[in-house]
Amino acid sequence: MVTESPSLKQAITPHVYINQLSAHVDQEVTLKGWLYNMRSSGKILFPQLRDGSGVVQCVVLKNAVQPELWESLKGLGQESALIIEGKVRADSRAPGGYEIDVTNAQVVQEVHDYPITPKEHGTEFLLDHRHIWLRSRRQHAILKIRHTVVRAVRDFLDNDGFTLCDAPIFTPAACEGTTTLFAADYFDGEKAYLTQSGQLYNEATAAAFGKVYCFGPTFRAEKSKTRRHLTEFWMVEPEMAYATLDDVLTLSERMLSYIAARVLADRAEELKVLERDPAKLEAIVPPFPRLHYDDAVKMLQEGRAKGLLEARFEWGGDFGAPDETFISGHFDKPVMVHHYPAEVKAFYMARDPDRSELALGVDVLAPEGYGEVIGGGERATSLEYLQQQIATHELPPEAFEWYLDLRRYGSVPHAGFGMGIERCTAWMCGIEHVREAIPFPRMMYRLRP
RNA sequence: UCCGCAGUAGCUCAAUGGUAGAGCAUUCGGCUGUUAACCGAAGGGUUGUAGGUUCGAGCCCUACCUGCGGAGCCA
Repeated sequence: MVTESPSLKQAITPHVYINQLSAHVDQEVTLKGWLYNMRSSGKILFPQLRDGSGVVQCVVLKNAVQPELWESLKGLGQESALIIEGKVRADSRAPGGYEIDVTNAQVVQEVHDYPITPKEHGTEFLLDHRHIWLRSRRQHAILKIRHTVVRAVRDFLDNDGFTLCDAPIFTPAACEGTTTLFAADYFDGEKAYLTQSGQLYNEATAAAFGKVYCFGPTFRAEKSKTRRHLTEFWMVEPEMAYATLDDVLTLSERMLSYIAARVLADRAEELKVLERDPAKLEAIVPPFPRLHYDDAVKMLQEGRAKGLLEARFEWGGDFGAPDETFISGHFDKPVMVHHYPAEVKAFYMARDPDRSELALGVDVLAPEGYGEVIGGGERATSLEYLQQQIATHELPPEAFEWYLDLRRYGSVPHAGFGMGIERCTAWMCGIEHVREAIPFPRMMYRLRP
């Protein structure tokens, strides 16, 4: 026999969400939320209520309510928990277009010392208070856009015939190198590593399902302290059997365009809060410029000759952040740089049959200095070549035996890419740093909260 | 790991080597349309830590700690 608790009863009392107010004009409603801010003017109070779906200004007139109600609301601090009853009224003076004329209210919890004020704060303070910083309007807008980016990715791939087939988080060995892996103690003295890519597993599932993707957290123990880096980030990785580099270019272009269109359509309010120029997102439509590595190098060398770049760039190297920014600065939409030197790319990349020093890989560089949002390409199909690559890169061969089976049993051309969700979200939002594009960022010097 | 910058009230920041300051937040008071409201008052400090120079250090010097920005590496 289950006894119904008072708190459960309270939780199921019907109430209206602030983003639904337009459907309740001139009706009495109950709102449940938290005090976002309060202004007052003698015998009139303007509490702003926040409920997760939006913020609405309420109006309390001293002469129109019970004296006890006036007293209970008068001195409330930011983030006091509140249930408010009142009538919805359209009013052009109100920030959201609607106001609530309060008739009754219940103070669920009174708060007086909320640390985050409406004034400015520093990065360290805000990150230390990330658990409550999430409530502020700007952070709320960013994470709503992240949600839309994730949904757009899933909808796009699902509607395109891809099957979600997630890769493991614990892995026995590196897929691209060992220096950037977080190690954990597994059983019986064995080491497990946190995944840095689902890539190799995707190749297995692609051979089983044709078109697949994995979508989950990824870990890199890189000692990077820049606005583009997290130690834990989310990555979506599609992989297609019987596909080539060209298919990857087309898929990248279609997916990024779809994401931008969805953000524009579904998150107009949030973009406004962030003061993000919609024109930047409207520009993200196919076709994206395609740039051969050779031509990118020429571009960098010309830039250096004109004094626009400090460092000299030699053919054969990988681009640094200033190089990427310089290249992407020539375009108002993402640029796809392809055919990198095989030397600087992962061991499993296929090589260009006409120029074996080149890999059939692509980096998609976002405009405005957001850097590489997508990296991918065509995978090598030859068993002998991969065995040789594993030896050259001094990788433990026993850890890759299962992977080599994929080249023994029905090896076909296949290709795919990985996209970083936080970089993509930060780009859509036009924000400075990827740390705001994930609820609880993990960085080199930040593990808390 | 390397290079650069910073650390003063709960927060954001001031303070020529010479008495530790303001705004916001908090508490109290005022105001019937406020838009990060406004006006008045009060409380609030081991100037990151340890040493050194000096008659005197928030300020100068050394080391360390913490954070920020960047490089390399990467999505």
